[in-house]
Amino acid sequence: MNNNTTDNHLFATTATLYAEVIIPLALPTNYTWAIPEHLKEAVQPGIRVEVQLRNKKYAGIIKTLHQQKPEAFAPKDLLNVLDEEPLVYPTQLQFWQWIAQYYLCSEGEVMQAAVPSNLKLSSESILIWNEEYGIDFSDLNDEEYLVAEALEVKKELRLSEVQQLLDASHVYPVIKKLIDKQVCFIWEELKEKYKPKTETFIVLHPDYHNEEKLEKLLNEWSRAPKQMELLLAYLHLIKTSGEVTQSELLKKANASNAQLKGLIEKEILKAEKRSTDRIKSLPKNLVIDFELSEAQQKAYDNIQTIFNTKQVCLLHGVTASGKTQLYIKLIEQSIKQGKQVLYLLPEIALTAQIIRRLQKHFGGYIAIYHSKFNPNERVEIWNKIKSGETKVVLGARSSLLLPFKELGLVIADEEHDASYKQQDPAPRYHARDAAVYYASLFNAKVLLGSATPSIESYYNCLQQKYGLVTLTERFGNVELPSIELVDVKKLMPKDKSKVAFTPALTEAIQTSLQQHKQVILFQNRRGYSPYQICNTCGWIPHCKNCDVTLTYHKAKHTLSCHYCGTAYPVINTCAACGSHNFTQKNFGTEKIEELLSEQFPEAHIARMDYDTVKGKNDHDNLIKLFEQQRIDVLVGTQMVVKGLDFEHVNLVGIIDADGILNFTDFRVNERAFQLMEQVSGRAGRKDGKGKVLIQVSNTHHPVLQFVKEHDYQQLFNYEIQSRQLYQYPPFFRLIVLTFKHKEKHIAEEAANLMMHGLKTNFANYLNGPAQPVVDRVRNQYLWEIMIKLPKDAALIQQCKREILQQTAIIQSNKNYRSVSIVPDVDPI
DNA sequence: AGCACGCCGACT
DNA sequence: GTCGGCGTGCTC
Repeated sequence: MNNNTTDNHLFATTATLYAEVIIPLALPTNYTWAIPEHLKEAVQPGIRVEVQLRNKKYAGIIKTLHQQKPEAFAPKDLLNVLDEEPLVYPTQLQFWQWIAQYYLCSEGEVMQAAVPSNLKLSSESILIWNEEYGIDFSDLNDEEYLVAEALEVKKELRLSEVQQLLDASHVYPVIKKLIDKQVCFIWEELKEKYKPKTETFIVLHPDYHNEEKLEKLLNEWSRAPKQMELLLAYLHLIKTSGEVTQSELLKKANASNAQLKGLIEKEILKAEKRSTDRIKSLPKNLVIDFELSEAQQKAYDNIQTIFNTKQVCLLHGVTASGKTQLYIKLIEQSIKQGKQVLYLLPEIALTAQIIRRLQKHFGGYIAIYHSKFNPNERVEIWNKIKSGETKVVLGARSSLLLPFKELGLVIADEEHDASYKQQDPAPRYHARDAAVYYASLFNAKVLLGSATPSIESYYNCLQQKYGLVTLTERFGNVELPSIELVDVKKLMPKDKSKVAFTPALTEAIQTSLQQHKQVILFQNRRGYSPYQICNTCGWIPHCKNCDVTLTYHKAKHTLSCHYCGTAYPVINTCAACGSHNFTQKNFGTEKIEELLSEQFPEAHIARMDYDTVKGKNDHDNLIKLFEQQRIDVLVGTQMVVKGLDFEHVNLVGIIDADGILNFTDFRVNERAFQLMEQVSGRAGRKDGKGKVLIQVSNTHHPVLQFVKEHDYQQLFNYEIQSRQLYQYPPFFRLIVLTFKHKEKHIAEEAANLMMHGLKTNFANYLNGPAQPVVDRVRNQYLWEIMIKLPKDAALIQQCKREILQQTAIIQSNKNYRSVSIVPDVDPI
């Protein structure tokens, strides 16, 4: 007997049992279905059930069971119970509810994001031939006749098949007529999409398990020499590897299917279908073959102490201080306690290095999860985590939504990274922040790690909300790189155009190359030149959609818009004055690469940006080449920053720091510091003789001083003052509401309505509407309202409630129904 | 979301 | 007169 019987006997009265079910749709609330008598025993929260909504069937998840008969509507019976065991634990359901209320979305949207699509299932309509109709097609029109005829032959048709048959998308009216005329029925079928992968294994027929008999067979072999060859190859393979799959055998023996078929028909070999894992599992090893340094050990002990009293700890360790080794020790400890660990990384595609490192230590205990996995693979990881078999998950933000059974520790590495925040479809959650809540449900600990913590996290430490552990030394007492500012203003020619390579940088590169060291050059713009300008009249080509200057890409010989991605043919004639005389202004990575190869023709140069690492493995391959020192100089955008560990880099050049210091939002200083500190951190990781050259025209920008001194503390103090002044986070939490509509005034009016609606109680917290932003790609106007959330939890609830109420009011007005109102809580 | 219903303009 | 556009309402 399973133990939910005991739970259910509470309901073992005559009253009807109801289930609140989460449907993976953006519905305003969860809906309720009645549970028919014969399914009462089989239901419990977390189980998938088949329900009908309108005329479609969905696999929803039971959130709660209760006996309150809904008054406002008559619940339908649920149709089926799809699982024997819950798909998620109550913990996940509670987490979903929290995400939905915190980030202002529906639980259905959270489910949509959490559950692999293969477990979500929605119905497919199937037409079924009505046998009683007969074959009198006289009162059918051409299209109906076509479908009826096909139905008569095949008895069943899928909607997609009807679509093909009619070569049209408007099949619904035709189908409706056919149903009316009783030619067919419609049947909604819920389909399980996940299929275990099966593989054919080749085994020896039981008759020949006897050695003597086998020998006899081989000795007396007469015909079919090819088959004998294959048999011998098989016998060899089975000895060396224990089990042999069909594809493996045919490949290794270089044999044909016919040969194998012959052996199977003679009942010498046997084919067996077995289901296997798509994810190749490694042996479950736990190999910790290193010792922590003194500083690391101290940090480790501090973390442990902090975890006794606090749930969250921030590990602020300078670049190359060996944070990963601390993580590994902590993971080991959790595994030994039988607890699961979630290791979050901002972008999984960029982390092959860490994956390799962790696999070396944890082998089969570890699984990787991110959005690039295909649906079937996701289901397998999902199940292994739910069962508790997988102990460590290395993943991007979406892995936070996996059904952990006994989570003991969450590590959020590079916690400052903005890609932890989900931007577009709802739920717009921040994985680092949500992890703190999720972990609390398990009474698990959270370790945030960064060389450049976010202002919010550091502030939480100062408020004693989080514990703080600092590693100020690089591993092995290696020195931090020395940082030099190069004033490009002095070197600017008369036309004020910038110089890509100052003599100082050229010289430094030269020196590095002579020492057989490697160089990273950072330029935050891709392409060849960010804009071109007409020499006669000053006209600059812009994107038709986005008002953004067009970047020239030399390799592709196009002008491209970096905002919407549109590519234009190269413009040689000025649209304003007809002149053919253009100047390419500024420089992107492509031009840096070109200039570099002119200056250092003998050096091996590579470029890493969005254009060069589009493919799945391009990024990893490039990193491997650089690791192996087959590349001397790597030119790149942001991408070169992400937690890469190269031993032989002793020079980092930031080509144009002005661009970094001139972002417009309130996080300028934080971002600039993070970026420069992280890029610089790539230099001199092993022997400490790292040098960083920052080319900049405003050498007096305070952030540059902080970077120069590697002084996070100063950056924090500087930043926190202005944040307090302007009442920005962390002093206030923000909600940004975006109003989108194709007509400018409609979006504006809707935004104003919201402002007025909120004014009564939250006037102090409003900021907006801002100037509209035109999204010409989607042909929409966007208006933003910024709401500063109160501190008090009850007031926050009230504010969110009012936002939702106002949203409903605005959208119930027919003028504004088509305005989409997008709430973003704690935007980054 | 997704789909039906219904009200208005362009057609055989 | 009908077909089909999309604005509006509703789903347990």
